[in-house]
Amino acid sequence: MLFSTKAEYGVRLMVALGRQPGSKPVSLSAVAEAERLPLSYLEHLVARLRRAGLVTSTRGAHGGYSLAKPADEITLDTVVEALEGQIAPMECFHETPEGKVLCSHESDGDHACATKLLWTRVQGGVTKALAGTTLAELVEFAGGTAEKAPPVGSAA
Amino acid sequence: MLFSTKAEYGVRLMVALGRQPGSKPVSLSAVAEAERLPLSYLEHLVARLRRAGLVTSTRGAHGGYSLAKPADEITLDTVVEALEGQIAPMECFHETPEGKVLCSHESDGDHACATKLLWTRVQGGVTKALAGTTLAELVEFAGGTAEKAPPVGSAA
DNA sequence: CCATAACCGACCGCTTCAGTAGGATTTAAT
DNA sequence: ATTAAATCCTACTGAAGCGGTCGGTTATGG
Repeated sequence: MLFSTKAEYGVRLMVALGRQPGSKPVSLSAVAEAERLPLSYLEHLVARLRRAGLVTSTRGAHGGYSLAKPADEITLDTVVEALEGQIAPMECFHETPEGKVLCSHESDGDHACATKLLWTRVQGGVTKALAGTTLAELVEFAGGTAEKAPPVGSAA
Repeated sequence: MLFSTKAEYGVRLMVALGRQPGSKPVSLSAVAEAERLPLSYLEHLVARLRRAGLVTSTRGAHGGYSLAKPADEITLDTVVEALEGQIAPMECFHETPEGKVLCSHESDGDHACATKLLWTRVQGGVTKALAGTTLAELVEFAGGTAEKAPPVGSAA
C-alpha cells in the first residue's frame, strides 16, 4: 500500500471542510459523524494539518476547523505530505532543499545506484498527480457545496 | 515511504542478474556480496521473483539464478508487484480483472468517494512509471554489461 | 457555571519489516 | 562415495508503524 489511512481520512476531512460555505468553522465531531470516522483518531490527523498551516482552529463552544486558504489554492501534495510525512518512494531517497534527489547508496564513488532511475520516475509520477490536484477539484468531485448536497453539520 | 526495501533489494538483484551475459546462472551469494545485502534475506526475495516467473533457478553446485526473459521484455511493474504485492495507493482500492478501479467506501449509493479521483491519478502515475521502465534500461543505467564494468562474480 | 470543543500525551493490540537460524535437498567436482 | 556449493523451506525475533482509545487540560459561548 502506497499510503495509509492517515492520508485517506485526512483528505476526506479536508474535503469536508472544503464543502463548508463561508468561513464558519466545522467541529470535528460533525465530520467524524458524517464520514463515519473515529473522532479521537481524527484529532491526531487534524493536528498535523494544523501544524502544517493547512487548517485554522477556533477553540471553545461552537468552535471547529476551517481551511486556512481557499480550496483552489490547496494542492494535495502538501496535504498528503502533512499527513504521511515526506513523500519518497524509498528509504534511501532524500530530496535536498534545491530539489535534487539523493540516494544514500551512492557512497561508492559516483557510480549511480541501479534503482535511482526507477525511483526518480515513480517519485515524479506521484508528485505530479498530487501537486496537480487541488482540494477544490475533490470538493467538486464529491458533490459540490451546499447546492446539491448539504455540508456536514446541517440537519439530517 | 511508498515502497520497502523488498522492492529496493529485489530490483537490485534483478539488475545484477541482468548484467550477467549469456545464460550462466549467478549465485545468490555472489549478488549478496557485490550488493552488500544479507544473503538469507535475499533468499526470501528471490523466492517471490521465482514464484512470479521472473527468474529461473538451477540447483546444486555452480547453480544460481537467471532471468526468465530478456531484460528488455521485463517491465518493472511486474517486478515490484512480485516483491511488494499488489500496487495500490490505498487499502480500499481494488482493481478488477477488467482493469476497473473500485473503492470499498462507495457502499452508500452511487455517490463517488471524495478521494477516488485523487488515488486514481496517483495510481496512474505510479503504474505508468513502473510499466514504462524496463529492466534493460536499469542495467544500462547501472553501467551496462561486461564491457564497462564486470558482472558480479568476476574476479575482483 | 456548564456544555462544547480544541488540545495533548500516554498507552495498546496488531501487523509488517528486516533479518536470522537451522535445516533439507539437489548437484558438480574430487 | 564424499564433500562442497548451492537452492529451497519453515519458523522465529526485535523493532517500528498503524489504527485507535483514553483521560485529562484548556478555552469559550450561552
